[in-house]
Amino acid sequence: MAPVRILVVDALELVHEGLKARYAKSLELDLSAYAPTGETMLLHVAAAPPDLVLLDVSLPVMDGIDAMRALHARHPQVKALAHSLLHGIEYVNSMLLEGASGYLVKNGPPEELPQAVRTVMAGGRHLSPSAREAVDKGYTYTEKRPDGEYIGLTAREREIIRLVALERTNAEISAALFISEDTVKTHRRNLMTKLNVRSTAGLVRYAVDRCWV
Amino acid sequence: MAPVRILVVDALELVHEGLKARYAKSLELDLSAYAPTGETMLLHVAAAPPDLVLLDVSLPVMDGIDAMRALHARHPQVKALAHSLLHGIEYVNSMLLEGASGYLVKNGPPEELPQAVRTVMAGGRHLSPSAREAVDKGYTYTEKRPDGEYIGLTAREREIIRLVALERTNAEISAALFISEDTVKTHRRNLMTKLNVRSTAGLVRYAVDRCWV
DNA sequence: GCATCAATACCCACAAGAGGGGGTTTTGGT
DNA sequence: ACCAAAACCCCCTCTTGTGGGTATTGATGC
Repeated sequence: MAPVRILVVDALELVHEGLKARYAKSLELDLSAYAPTGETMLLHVAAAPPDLVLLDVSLPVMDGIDAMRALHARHPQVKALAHSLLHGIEYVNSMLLEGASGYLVKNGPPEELPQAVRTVMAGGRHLSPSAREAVDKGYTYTEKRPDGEYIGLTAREREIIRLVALERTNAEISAALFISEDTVKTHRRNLMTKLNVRSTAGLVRYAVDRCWV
Repeated sequence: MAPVRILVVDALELVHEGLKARYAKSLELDLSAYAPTGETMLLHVAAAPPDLVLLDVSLPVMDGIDAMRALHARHPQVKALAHSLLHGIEYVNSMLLEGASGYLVKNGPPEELPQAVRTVMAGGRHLSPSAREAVDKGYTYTEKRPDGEYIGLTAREREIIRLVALERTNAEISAALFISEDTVKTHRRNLMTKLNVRSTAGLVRYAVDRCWV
């Protein structure tokens, strides 16, 4: 068997170097490829498609979820495995719905990556224990979206949530974006419903986790 | 010259492995020691004091700022270098005031670590460019604490800010902690003043960044 | 070419929550 | 004895959250 060619996507190059060092002696994993952002990942895949993309969820600018969507849309044959320290259900669900074949939580035992890669390359799905637990537990506040369905945010909504996380009030946001305060409130309302959160705090956490601030 | 014995403290073991691999050929850095948390770092330092501790700011349970304070209190002779992807002024100032000899932003050029270590071991202070920039720019909202002085949070305040970041309302927090809603509001007020933020959003970001949620 | 839909933007009104001003009392530790 | 932390209180304003709605645009489908 030829080794599985894996493209590591992570904001920290140290993580890539750590993975290379850790699996240097492995005959089944080829971890030589690296991209620091979603954009460079897409360029890399277009130029030299790997067998599998190991994709961090928290990436600057274009985050892991966006990157996953773009990857799946343009290169559906390339497998992808989400890789993150976060194991909140929003992220696990989002990545799986965008086409990831699994969700590997960082800091698991070293044997987990090769196992997960084998499972995924064989057409299966791998979920780390804590990711599976999050999915099983479901959403915390289920009044609004008990289905837990994932809905992508629009560009405008992302602008809004970013400014909310930057401590701006509705009045300031409306001034900054040249829209009325009522419109800002509508966007916040839609965001809270989509993300299944109760308050500003939930919006801020989402934005911070997705590296939008 | 004997190599500088460095204890790497980072939630991700991959970062340690990456550093080891990156500087494997260096004769001046000995990166063999590792601790995943602040507590284990303190045990490690007590048992076998290194020359320098490379301390991440975002650590679970006891975060980097707490760990820095404890390290400096118990082992003032051990140098410490903060190491983080974050370069917000609150973190840079806090780490320096707790006794760090510098602030190294992750993902800088590979030459930066050896340089910083040399500077620090010679008694100097090293700040990565973006950390220096943050300090120079000062706080965003300076009305409240223009001095930018760092004030530690009390245990109770941390409980409060954690619950705020978990989307709890004042009423829910008061019920959870068996205190009155007015007390919760007082704590929030004190927190906002101490952390120099304007709203819940700022509190949530602080709590998320410090891994308190 | 027209229907349809999602995204964006806007509006009113009311309730709930958070923010800011001023305080006081109790408790535990040095 | 002192001090800081923690807890409590009132009052008032501002911001947010929630309940309803409507209008405009631009892209997609048929």
